[in-house]
Amino acid sequence: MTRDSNRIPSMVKNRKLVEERRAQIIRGAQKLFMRKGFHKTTTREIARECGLSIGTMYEYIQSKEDVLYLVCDHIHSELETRLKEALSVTETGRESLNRAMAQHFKVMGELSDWVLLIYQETKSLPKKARSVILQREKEVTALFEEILQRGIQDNTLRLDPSSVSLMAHNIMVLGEMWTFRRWALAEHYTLEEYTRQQMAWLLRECTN
Amino acid sequence: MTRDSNRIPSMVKNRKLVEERRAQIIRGAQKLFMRKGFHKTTTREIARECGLSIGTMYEYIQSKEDVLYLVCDHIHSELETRLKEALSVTETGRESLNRAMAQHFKVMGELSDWVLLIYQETKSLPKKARSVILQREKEVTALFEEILQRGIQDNTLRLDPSSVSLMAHNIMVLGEMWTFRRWALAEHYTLEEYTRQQMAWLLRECTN
Amino acid sequence: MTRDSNRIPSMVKNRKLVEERRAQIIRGAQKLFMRKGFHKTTTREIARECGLSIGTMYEYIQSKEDVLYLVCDHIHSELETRLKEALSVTETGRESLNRAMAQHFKVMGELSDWVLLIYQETKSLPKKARSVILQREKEVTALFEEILQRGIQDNTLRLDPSSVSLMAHNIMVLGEMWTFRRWALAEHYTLEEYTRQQMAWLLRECTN
Amino acid sequence: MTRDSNRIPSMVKNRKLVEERRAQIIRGAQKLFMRKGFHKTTTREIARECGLSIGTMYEYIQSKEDVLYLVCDHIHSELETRLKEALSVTETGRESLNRAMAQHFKVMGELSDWVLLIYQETKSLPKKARSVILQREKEVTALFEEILQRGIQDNTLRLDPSSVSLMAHNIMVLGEMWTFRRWALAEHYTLEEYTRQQMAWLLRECTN
DNA sequence: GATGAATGAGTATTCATTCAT
DNA sequence: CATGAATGAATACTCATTCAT
Repeated sequence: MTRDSNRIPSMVKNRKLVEERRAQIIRGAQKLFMRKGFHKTTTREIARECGLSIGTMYEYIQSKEDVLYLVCDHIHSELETRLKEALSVTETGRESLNRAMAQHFKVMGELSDWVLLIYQETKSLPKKARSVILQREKEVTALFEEILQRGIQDNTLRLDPSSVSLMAHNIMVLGEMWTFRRWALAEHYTLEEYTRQQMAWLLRECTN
Repeated sequence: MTRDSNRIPSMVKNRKLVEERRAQIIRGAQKLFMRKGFHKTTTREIARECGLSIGTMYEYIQSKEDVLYLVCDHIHSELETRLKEALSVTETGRESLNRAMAQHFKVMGELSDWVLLIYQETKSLPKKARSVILQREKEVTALFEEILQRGIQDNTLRLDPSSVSLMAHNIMVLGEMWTFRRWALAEHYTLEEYTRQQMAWLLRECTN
Repeated sequence: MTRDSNRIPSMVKNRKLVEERRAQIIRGAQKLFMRKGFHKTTTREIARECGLSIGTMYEYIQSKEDVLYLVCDHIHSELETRLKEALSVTETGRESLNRAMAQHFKVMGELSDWVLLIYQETKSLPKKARSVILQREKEVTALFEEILQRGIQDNTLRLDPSSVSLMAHNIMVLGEMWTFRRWALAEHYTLEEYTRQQMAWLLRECTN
Repeated sequence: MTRDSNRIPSMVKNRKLVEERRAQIIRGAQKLFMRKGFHKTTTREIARECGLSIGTMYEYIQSKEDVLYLVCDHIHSELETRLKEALSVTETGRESLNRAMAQHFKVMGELSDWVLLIYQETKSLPKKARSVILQREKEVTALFEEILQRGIQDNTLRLDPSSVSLMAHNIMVLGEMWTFRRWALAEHYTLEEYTRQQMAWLLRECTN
């Protein structure tokens, strides 16, 4: 599941075990990173939280930053999985867009702390790992680009081709925005009301 | 200038000196935080960069987090100042909105690294300080809310009152987005093209 | 061969197997110790190098220091074997000395890295093991003492009896010296030139 | 005194203080290295032994290996100083050699543990530092070369020019040998007896 | 006999902060 | 007011050894 899990070397050979233990590590670390942030979480805390000894944990990772990478990768996998659940090629572009956006906003509501973690800690990743994570964000954005293209093709959406990429980014950001502006938005809007208005706006623009 | 500078106690009594030294500290720290991030910058480095001894620096702050607060506060002051330069009550709401948005996008382009810093390090502030910084973000957002209200009143903008706050947030975020998505956006758009499209879209929505 | 191999307990009973596996361990460890030194070599590396699992390796030793002991012991065995090859009781003392010294210098040239290892790592052995290794050094030295004695008896060498032990040590050290001073000696002398001069000197002294 | 002390950067600016504290560090570390060896001595032990907090100690060094370098450098300085005390250009080469050798053997007796430390731990130094230390050994050896040359010139010593360097090394090693073979030599000889015999031998060789 | 996952005490090093001068 | 030496708790990571399978 965690797609790039295998990019990180492990001392332990047994693939199954590695998968399993890393899932433990991700679960524990994610919890702590969300509560205290990456830098204020110690490796020992992570080990304790996921029920491994510090030595055992290090059999499955090479550095603390690996843990952050695993967590970020896992979150992106989760986001991608959830979004893809709502995708279907049998629909019109417009219908697809509607469903995908709805799902995107729903997921942002449900996993808002996870997404916030991505926003706040991606910069703590080493260069290489960071660009992998950013690449994944691009891929998700590309899902919306494809939908928009399809809508243009099947004439259910009207949008200047030069705006396709931008609009895809806008959809992503206006969804993610709930995660990092909830502290202000929630004063005026529920997630549902927020979703309704933003989707209406986005859809209107894509209709013209 | 740094509005809340006086919230932070200093050992030194001479107000003028405090102001001056803190300006030094902010300048040096901001540079380093932008380059290496808050956690990877040491107090010694900050002191060296701003030409003070470590002991002297601590005469003007109480903790490393104070420095982060000063920097964030200063950035917000700068942003606010720049935005307010473009405001004038003699115009129509629509004209104001146009000018304010243009300025906002322009500033986001110019100070994108500063804004990125805010996005990435605000979470490292102690609770109290963070809420002060978030409050400032709210105040800037409120500037757009006021403009939108004025436009509704003078009939140059058409917008459902329940959407005013949301639209103000959208304006803010679509501007700031350039700072944290530049790595992807810049592949397709220049800042000018980006600004043109986003402003057109936002304006269209506020017109109906 | 490794004379004291049996001083070190093994979990495995099969003597043949123990002998065989320990030879593997010695070969791998010696290589690594020479390259990186005892302390910077890990047990895992040793196991990998000699093609055993870490668990299996520990069936044949009790501690990392045991490995060092085995290696040192093996080196001494090798040195002793080589030196004894050149000994023969049918010769005069003088002839024996000549041949033994020549062989000693030759071996020091060939196994200089081995001898250097002894010089550098003996001190890392536990007390007990160290004294065993030092004892072996004494025994080799004693070989030269015997030769010198024989030469005195058969009148082919002239040397004050009180100097016999010292001269034996001198022979040993002037040979080994090539291993730990090669970095300086090799600038001026080849091993052959070095051997020629040192042997000539030693022999002259033992003649009168 | 410790000639290359200034090759190692210190956080502390005050040269006097650096000199003083490093002397403390050297004293404490030397004691521990002699007793337990470099690898088995911890930085905390060194700090405790020399009466500094671990943090303070690290203000004066950059790494544990720096401490080893300081110690080795200091020992060599001491050896050089002592040896030079016995040198005088007003004497004949032969007289000089006599006095220098006597002093060398005397110092080897007095500082045998120090020299042993050099023999055993030099290899633990980082490449760069090691070659500096070896260079110092060369320089001391060169002192004997000069004396031998002088003796040849003033006709008080007879020695083939091609043997000068080798004989200098021999003098060095036959002195140092006491430090790493005392465990065997002391069974038969006192330092005085040892010195007498070795010097006699060396001198004889340099006479014809 | 063979394996390799698990363990956790142990290690070098850093760095925010203080305080005597 | 300025300085910078002193502090030591805190931290990421290692590695010899064990033991259940």
